[in-house]
Amino acid sequence: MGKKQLIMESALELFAKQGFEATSVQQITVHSGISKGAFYLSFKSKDELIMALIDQFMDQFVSDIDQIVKDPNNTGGELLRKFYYTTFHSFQKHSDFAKVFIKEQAHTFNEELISKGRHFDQLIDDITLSMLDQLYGEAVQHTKYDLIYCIKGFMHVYSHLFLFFNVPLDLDLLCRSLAEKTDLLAKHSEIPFITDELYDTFRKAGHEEMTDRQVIEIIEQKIEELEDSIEKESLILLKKDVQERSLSPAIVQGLITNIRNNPQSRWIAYLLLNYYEL
Amino acid sequence: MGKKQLIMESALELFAKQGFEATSVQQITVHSGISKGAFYLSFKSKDELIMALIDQFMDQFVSDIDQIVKDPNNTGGELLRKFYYTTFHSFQKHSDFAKVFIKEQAHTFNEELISKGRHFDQLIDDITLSMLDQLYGEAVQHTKYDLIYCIKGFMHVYSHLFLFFNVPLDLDLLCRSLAEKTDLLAKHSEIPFITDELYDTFRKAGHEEMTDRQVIEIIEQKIEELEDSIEKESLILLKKDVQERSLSPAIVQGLITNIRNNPQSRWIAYLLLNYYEL
DNA sequence: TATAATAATGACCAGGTGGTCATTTGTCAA
DNA sequence: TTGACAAATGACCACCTGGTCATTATTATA
Repeated sequence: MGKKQLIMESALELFAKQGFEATSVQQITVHSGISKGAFYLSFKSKDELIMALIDQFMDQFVSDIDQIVKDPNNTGGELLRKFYYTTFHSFQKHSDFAKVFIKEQAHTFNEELISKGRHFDQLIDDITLSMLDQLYGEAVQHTKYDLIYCIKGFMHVYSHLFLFFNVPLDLDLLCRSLAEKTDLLAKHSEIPFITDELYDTFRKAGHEEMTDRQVIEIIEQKIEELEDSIEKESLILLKKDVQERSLSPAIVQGLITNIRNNPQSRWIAYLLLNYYEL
Repeated sequence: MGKKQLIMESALELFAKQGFEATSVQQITVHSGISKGAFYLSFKSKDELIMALIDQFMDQFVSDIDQIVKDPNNTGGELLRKFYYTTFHSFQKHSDFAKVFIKEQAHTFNEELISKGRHFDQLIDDITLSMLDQLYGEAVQHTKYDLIYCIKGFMHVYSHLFLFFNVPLDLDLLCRSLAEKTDLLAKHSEIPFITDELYDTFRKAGHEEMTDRQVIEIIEQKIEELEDSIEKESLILLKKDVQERSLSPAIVQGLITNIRNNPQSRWIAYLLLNYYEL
């Protein structure tokens, strides 16, 4: 485990500096002080490495903002500010990762990576949506999707500031500023562009079907990674079901929920939900 | 000239599909139906090709929105809507290019490309600023830089929609929606984050000094490209001045202004302004 | 038609890539 | 000290890269 983490941290530095494609496995091994063979003992491929990086950090990030939104103590402007704060704080703390993620998400053509990017994007959308519901309820039903996009735009454009110029910034002020803007838009904007149908279209676009074989492979991989636990147990049962179709939908649903509880395996829960068309 | 254009169009398709780094010169030549040698007759390197692409489209784009903003017939919400419309229309029309630009701008580590990206970013900032001044004048002095960033955020996040999902969209509605949002923020947002000093810091960050030799090289290259004209004449004079320092600042300033008039050479005008620290 | 000039070719280069695997090194219990 | 097992190594592989250049084909000129 220690070695895997070492490689990940070492590689992340290089990726942030030079980009994923431009960084060779050779460079990573030299920078980590290990041999090429040792690298391939920890990761099956260079692609698997970047996937692991994205999983690790995004699971953490999603679970962080999820907590903020779910906490009933956070209300009104306070919640909005904390939401932004958590985001930017997270980006700042893991700036190497944020750089890599922003760059590679736009850039990659690896199918699985795109799918992962979309997955986390949707998780964040869901959390944002739930926040907007809490804050404004009915009042923003017709503009909520546009609000999500505006919030995403704010996050994107302001995070560039501290990711690509290293100037110390007053995060508190930034969050107050953005919370004000968000609130203004939520309360007064009247012309929606993204309707429910449009949003659905985007969500569904590009969900290629997966073969049973592919799903099983991915499950098997995850099973190996996991410690003995309810999640692992659930995965093993689901794998069996993919092969034999023996479980009732309710049981499948429940097993997937089990898996979703572990932040480390939310991604695969998402995959399975899609696979089972739930 | 025809061959150069052929290669550029052919390459653009591949870049949009696969990305710049992932597309080899080999692929480009096959796709264009020419030999490798022929490619290098038109472009000194693969890098020069992408620079040419960016120059071509961005010069066009900048000059388009510049015209909209400069046109005195466009006022109020009309101007705002046309501003957005021109942007999205341009992105839609040249979607291959837009994809490449968005991806590669974030991704590249080529010094000159970064510099170019920053240049066009600043041009667009300037135009946006001038629009905000026209529309709101004194009223937005303290929030204008934040407004620029919000506008950029809107453009970024909504352009993704039609660049990466090909769904037909109602551009008019989109522009009305964004114009409303922009207007709301301009009129009511009160908490600025980006102060003049901060904005200056960002602008100045990462302007590496250039050697005379580098400047001369770039000028010479541009001189070759240009037809006989005032701009070419001006460039030749400026090249001499970089070598001999014989002209007065006023003359230099004037010559650079001449060059700036030609959209095709705005980029080099910007370089020279930086070089002369004007 | 003969000659000069230009355009186009593609075999070739050195260098780098992700990935493999026979071999060596290190670490235990017996 | 021995032997068994796992961990780690790095030479090696086939392949691909951006870029060059002697050679050939095409065109324009006389």
